[in-house]
Amino acid sequence: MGSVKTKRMPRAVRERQMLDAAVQTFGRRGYMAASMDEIAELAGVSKPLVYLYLNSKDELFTACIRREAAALTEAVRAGVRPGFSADRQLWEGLCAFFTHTAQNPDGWSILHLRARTHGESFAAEVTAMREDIVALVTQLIAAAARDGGSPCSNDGGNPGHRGSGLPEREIAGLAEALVGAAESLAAWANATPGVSARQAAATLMNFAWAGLGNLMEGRSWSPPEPD
Amino acid sequence: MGSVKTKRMPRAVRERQMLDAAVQTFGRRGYMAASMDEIAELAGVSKPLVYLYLNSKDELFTACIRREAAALTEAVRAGVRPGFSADRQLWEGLCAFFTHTAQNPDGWSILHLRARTHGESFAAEVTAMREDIVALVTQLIAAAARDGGSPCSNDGGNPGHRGSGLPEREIAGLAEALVGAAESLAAWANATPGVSARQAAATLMNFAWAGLGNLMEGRSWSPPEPD
Amino acid sequence: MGSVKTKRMPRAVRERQMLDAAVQTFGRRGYMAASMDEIAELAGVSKPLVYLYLNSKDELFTACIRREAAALTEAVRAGVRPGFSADRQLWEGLCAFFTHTAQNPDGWSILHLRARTHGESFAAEVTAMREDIVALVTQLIAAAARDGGSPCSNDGGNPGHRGSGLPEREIAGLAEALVGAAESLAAWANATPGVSARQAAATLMNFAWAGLGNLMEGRSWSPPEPD
Amino acid sequence: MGSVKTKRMPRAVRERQMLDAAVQTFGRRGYMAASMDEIAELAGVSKPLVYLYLNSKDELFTACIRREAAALTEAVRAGVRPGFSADRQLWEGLCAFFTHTAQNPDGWSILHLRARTHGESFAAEVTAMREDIVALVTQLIAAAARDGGSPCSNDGGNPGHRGSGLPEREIAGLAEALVGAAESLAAWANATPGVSARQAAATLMNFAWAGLGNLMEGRSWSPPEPD
DNA sequence: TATGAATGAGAGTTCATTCAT
DNA sequence: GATGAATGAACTCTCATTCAT
Repeated sequence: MGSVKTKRMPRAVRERQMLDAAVQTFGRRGYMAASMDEIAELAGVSKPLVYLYLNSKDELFTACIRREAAALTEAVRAGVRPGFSADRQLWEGLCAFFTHTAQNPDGWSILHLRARTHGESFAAEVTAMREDIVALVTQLIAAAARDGGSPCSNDGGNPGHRGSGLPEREIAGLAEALVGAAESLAAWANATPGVSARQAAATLMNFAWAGLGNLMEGRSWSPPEPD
Repeated sequence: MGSVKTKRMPRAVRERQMLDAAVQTFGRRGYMAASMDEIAELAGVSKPLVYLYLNSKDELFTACIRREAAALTEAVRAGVRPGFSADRQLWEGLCAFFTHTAQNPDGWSILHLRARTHGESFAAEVTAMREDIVALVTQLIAAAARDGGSPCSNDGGNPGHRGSGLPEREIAGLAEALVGAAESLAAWANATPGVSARQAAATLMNFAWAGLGNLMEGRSWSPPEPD
Repeated sequence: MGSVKTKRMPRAVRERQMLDAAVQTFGRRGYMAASMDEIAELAGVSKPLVYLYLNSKDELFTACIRREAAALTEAVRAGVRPGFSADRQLWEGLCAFFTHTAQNPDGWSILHLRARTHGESFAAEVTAMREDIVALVTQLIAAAARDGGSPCSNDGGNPGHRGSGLPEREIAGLAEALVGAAESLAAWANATPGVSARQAAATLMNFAWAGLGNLMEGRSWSPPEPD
Repeated sequence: MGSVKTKRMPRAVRERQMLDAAVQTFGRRGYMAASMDEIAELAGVSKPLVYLYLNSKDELFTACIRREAAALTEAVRAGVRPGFSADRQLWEGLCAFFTHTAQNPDGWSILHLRARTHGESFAAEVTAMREDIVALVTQLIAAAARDGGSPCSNDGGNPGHRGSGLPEREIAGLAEALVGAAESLAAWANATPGVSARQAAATLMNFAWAGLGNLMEGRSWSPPEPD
């Protein structure tokens, strides 16, 4: 005698549906332009249920950020497996990164675009994740410097500079720059049809590894004297 | 004590005030979160006057984009003065760029963040400006390649490669990458206290000029064979 | 004391309340002067609910027009029951018409005044209804002409003219004129206290049926020669 | 040294321009939808000047009504010249009426549509004018009844009923109906291309004079007994 | 567990109207 | 005599959020 239409589902499943819908909507429209109505409809549930499970638009957005941040971090970490050379690890990490962002454009949009442009607390969530990844990259660069192998895997290395290393501050700057460049490239690769994750990664390795090599060898460009 | 409510000003002045207020508000809050009320109040006028002069939120936003795009382009062009070597011109242009974005963070936020995430027509305005700048950079790189001098201005040059040049397509790609990197760095420099425009410019010159040199010499990083 | 604020009603009921309120408000004030606030308040609900159910002022107005047009058409059709003589049917139809417009002055105001003076699409709704009714009247007049009986039901008829009939075009013109006259009379009857629906109908029958008789007999007034 | 553009004009001329613009705008858009901005622009003056001369939207509208009412009354009176037979006078009056409304559609729209649907005070202005005209028509009908000539100018008359007259109440009702019919017809004639004023007048004379004749001869349609 | 019914608050926009010159 | 500059108030419409069941 009960309604046939009602579908009771375990909480975890419902919550996942809602988050999926929310990620898609926030990712495509942005925080403000996304409406709870649209999210609820896309999730196939009523609005009060969304509030029952996720409390408010703010918390829903935060939950999206956390889930997507965790997924991305996890994907990158899974790529960077110890036991290989530093440049190989970086390469694999980049591939994982570009693959994941290409497969989850909405999630990446939330992390890269939407969360950073809407309130300190949201930005802080992303910043935390970013720092995790920067730390990972920093380790890799430092390892490469320690290993002494020239980071350019195919030119025979430059033994004379082994171990001389770079000051920690430089390494941090480089890691920062590399991550920033990767973020930029991901947006570009997602928007440009026909650019694969491996191509994006190769482009970046070329650009970065070359500059890195030069710097480790002590060569640098210096500005002209101001007039 | 405090500001007296100034009244009855010529239209041009009021319009400027409104644009100033709008740039600040849009830049900090984003298009959707910025309210016409807030803009009007910040400009010190009533809302109807904003509509009388600027017609709608859309048109007001567009006016902001145009004004800021023109100002930025102008600043960069003023920096890149012919008569110097290509690398010097690039350096000056980057300094002008980082200086301008540091001094106009709200305007830069509109161009880099807000306009690109809100509707095709807004993004198109920015894309037009960006293409102007990419073209400028492309010219500089091509000039450097023609000059035959190694782009690293302080290592004596590499006469063997003079004129061999890079294919046009490569140059365009490099320009694109360089501009993208500059955009990324500007956001970072603005957000990180203690990073001057010159430092940001130097970082980028080092990174890019070195990579450029490697590429011109035919050296590149190549990925490992997949397992 | 006074009405308790009734709450939580099924959608159909609320929607009816809103339409009632809207018909009254639009009918008395006109489309532009009626405010959604006023309608919502009269309906005893909040504005958002009106929008939730009826989408926009335009659609709400259209819904009013449709409901009132259907009600009026239905009332007239119910009056004109086949099986009686044509003049009797016309008489009953007119009575029904005047009765209905007298009992629903706001609805009639919408159909006769407001919808026709506000935008083609609204006017088209009313025109459609009007054409229905004109067609009905045309049938009745044609039937009367076919019956051959003089339309004056109490003067013994005029056998000599049986079947000679009127050209179709004339009949259509007469129907148009009769409906137009009825519309005018309805407004007048509503505005003049002490004029019953039956009186209005009788006045019109006298006026129209006599003219119709004259025309069928070929008598007509002709203008003097211009000076 | 003064500005060439300023055109000083005598008050009467300016006021006329404003009224012309107002009549056109009110007539086409209706009271609410007409904006003072549009009127001022159409009149070629600034808004404050409109307020200086005509005080408010309400007063401006009233001024329009009065001017157009006076013009219409004047036109009809000029048509109805004593010395002719009653039906001829009525005919000329109708011609004048239809001609004037056709030549001043905006003014007629104000009188017939707009003023009557916006507030008692506006409607009262029109009612006053209408009563003037109804009185005029009443006189003509009464005169026709007194003259004893059958109102049907071309069928030889019906001497038997001369002077028997109609009760005053009947005459008033007829005049009312005739004026109402004329109003309806005017709107229809204006909206239908190819219908001249004379045609509209002839249509109405035919319709009305015939019914009037029948009534004067004591023939009338009577309703069936209610069930 | 799940939802139909309902709203307070605020968004963008327009308009009649008035100063100050 | 004439106007550029300016606004209070009201309008249509949307949205995050909550009851009552």
